[in-house]
Amino acid sequence: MVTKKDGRYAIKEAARLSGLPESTLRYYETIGLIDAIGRDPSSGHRVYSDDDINLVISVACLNTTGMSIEDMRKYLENWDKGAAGAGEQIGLLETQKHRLADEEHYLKLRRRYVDMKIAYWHAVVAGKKKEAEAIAKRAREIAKGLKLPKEGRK
Amino acid sequence: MVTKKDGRYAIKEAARLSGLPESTLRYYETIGLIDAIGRDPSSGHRVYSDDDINLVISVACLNTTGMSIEDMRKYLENWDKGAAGAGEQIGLLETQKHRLADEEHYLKLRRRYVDMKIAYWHAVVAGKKKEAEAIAKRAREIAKGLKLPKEGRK
DNA sequence: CGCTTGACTTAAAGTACTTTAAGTCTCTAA
DNA sequence: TTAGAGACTTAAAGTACTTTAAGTCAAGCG
Repeated sequence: MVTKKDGRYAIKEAARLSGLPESTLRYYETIGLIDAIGRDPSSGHRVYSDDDINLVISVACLNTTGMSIEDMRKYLENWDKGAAGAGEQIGLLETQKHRLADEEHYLKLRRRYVDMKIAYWHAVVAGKKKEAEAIAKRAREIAKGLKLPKEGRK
Repeated sequence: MVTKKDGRYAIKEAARLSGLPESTLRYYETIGLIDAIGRDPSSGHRVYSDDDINLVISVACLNTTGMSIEDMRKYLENWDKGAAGAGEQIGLLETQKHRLADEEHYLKLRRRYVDMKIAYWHAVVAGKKKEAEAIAKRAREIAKGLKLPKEGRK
């Protein structure tokens, strides 16, 4: 890579840019999924370079696809060895894009379901038994499309 | 409840009807989130009644909303109390609703960010350096509002 | 009748984080 | 200049499952 902007980012920035919690960034480092990040000599705080940020974003993309840590490890190893180019990057991003779209869909359904449950309890409090039952029925209808929320990781 | 259909379902059926894996059904039972399920005397296998199935489906719904186990436990306790526990019930659900709304918001941003990244790599492949840089800048702009992706369960 | 197959059982270990507790460093305001 | 706030550090414990290993039971087949 020719990128040499040499940015200096705190872990907070790395978390914001990648979408991964700080705790996860530290965790991935301790298990060796990502290499040790450079430190500020006086404070001991991690200092992320532009290259580090790009790597972390890539890892975040893999993570959001539901890939297991061991698979991510292999993928990153092959990446270094094979020097996979932009094509693989794009494929990775396309996959993730679809996954995010799906997630958004289920999230909407979940929210509608929760709204329904709230309406149900309000009806119960108001003593409107019939209405409550009708709402419960509608809730069950929504729940049908509410399959698995988080895909199991291997 | 007046439901007395007295169906007899194996754990496999319960899993299929609720969408929860068998392992999770067993787990929820061992931690006491759901009461002990009756057993077939000779085989020792769990036998789910219609009421059990209804409960399990409700738990599965709560689970899909991302509610923590402790919150589910409270919710189910209030359930038994009926209208008396409705207030707490609604509070729990309102919290959940806001959590889902936030998640949806960040999901949208993340998708826009991924789209930008895809456009970036296409520009790189096409050798359009200037355009790529412009896109990268826009991506960074989006990333600013891109805080935490999946909120931790308590 | 013995043997395999399949569905189930439990206990324990593994996974992927997340949270908490306790401590360090730097900066600001009194 | 010292006291506190804020951002970070690590190690350890906690969470919510999932997987695995080892075993039980009931049916079907040669």
